[in-house]
Amino acid sequence: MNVTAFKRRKEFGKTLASDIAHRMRSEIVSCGLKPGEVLKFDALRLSYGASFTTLREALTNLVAEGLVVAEEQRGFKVAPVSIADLIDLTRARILIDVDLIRRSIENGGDDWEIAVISSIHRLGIIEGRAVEDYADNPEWKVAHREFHESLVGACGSPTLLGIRQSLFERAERYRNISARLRPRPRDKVGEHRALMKAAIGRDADRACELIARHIQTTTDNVVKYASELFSDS
Amino acid sequence: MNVTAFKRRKEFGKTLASDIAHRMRSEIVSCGLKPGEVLKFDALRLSYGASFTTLREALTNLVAEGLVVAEEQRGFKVAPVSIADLIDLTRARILIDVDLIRRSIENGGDDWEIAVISSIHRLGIIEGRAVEDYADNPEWKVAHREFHESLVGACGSPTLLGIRQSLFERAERYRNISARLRPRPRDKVGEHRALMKAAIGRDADRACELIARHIQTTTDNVVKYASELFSDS
DNA sequence: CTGCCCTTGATTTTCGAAAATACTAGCTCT
DNA sequence: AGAGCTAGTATTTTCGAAAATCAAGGGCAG
Repeated sequence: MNVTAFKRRKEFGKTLASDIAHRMRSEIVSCGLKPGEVLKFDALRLSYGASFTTLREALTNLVAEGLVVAEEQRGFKVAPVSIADLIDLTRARILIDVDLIRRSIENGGDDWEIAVISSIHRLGIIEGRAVEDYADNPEWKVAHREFHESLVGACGSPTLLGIRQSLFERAERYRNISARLRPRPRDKVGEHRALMKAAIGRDADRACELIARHIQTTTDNVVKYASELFSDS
Repeated sequence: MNVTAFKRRKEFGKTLASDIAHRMRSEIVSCGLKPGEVLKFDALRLSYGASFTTLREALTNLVAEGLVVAEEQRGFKVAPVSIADLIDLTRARILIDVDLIRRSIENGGDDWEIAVISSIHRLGIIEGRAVEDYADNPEWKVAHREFHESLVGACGSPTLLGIRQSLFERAERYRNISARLRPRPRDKVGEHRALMKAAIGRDADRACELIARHIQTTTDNVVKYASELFSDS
């Protein structure tokens, strides 16, 4: 007889802790959990229905990703946002993305080209469906992330890919903050297409310049439209 | 009356978990815990005298640093070593260190110069005391780490500094592996001094070239003398 | 004899209570 | 009145047992 009838539902990952980490990550990135907010275990226990220990493990993982900060013996809080942090983050992301795209262009074979083309194609379909504010669409966010991941997918550096992913997620929170205030979304379609063309055309210098500007422009927009929300104004 | 009489001894950090993480980190880096070794909780409980939960938290932290790998539902093991990993790591370290040294040279003020000079001076004193195999000396390792940290200390990027520290630690394990096999330690005194001079003299291009070569040379030596120890030989 | 399923044992993961620590407020002494 | 101490409360951290999951060995059908 099957004993898994009462098994807890685990949507992402095999363990409850990784599932909760996933949910909290979404909440933090979408600012459902506000920057700087203190995370008390009793409250979290109610929200997520897990015990101290399990929550603690989930939080520890998020600390490693920079979405939560821990002060020993004084609990956890959602990582605050600030212009200084955004600028720091942006510079780190440009440094790493530029290097990884260059390496991908050097190493990438047929599979890589196919992945890049298919991911930008998917992005185009989603953008075509809802021309207005596609950037708020969660589906677009996934496709957007996957396009950028495909560009660096052939770099051959697991270490930097892991770091890149974590920085991308931290940046996503800033993108979400600015999306609420920005008058209308910037049109990124052209930028993405140019990036794809430079990558497939093996024009490394141009691709690097484009990705650097792409990341920097997004940050500049965030600063422009959301700076009053930040603690260091 | 003071109630701390029975307080557990915590050498590093305030919590037991961070203390244990610190001890395990040392053990892994020094290969007292061998690469690839599976870490069973029952065994760890005996070695470190802590409970499941506390050990789990310590391990989770080490996973984030890349010194331990976790397979969900299948436990933890010490991160394996391989030439591929070492090469990947080296390339990442060069990318980041080069950038951070350049920025430090741009931003660094008097305090930075003083920190660089004082840390290389301390390194020189230790090297002078035991001319032979100073690289095995734990005191030298600390001074060596602090010298390299001082070089990038004025970069102004907390994010990349944190990443840099974690990569440095991962690399230290490879340095330790090769130290046991290497006929005699390479003479790094001159390299460090040249680095210091280029940094203080604000010659960014030269400092970047020197640091890149410094890191690359160390890796080349590890590969040369220890490659047969690695799984991917 | 071979392959599949189920039981059994080992190991990890989760839980909530108990201990340790930090914070708050009220009191005393100067 | 103000500073420093003390007791009480809130919160985090740690523990070991209990539940869930995985891995291996034995029995049964084909």
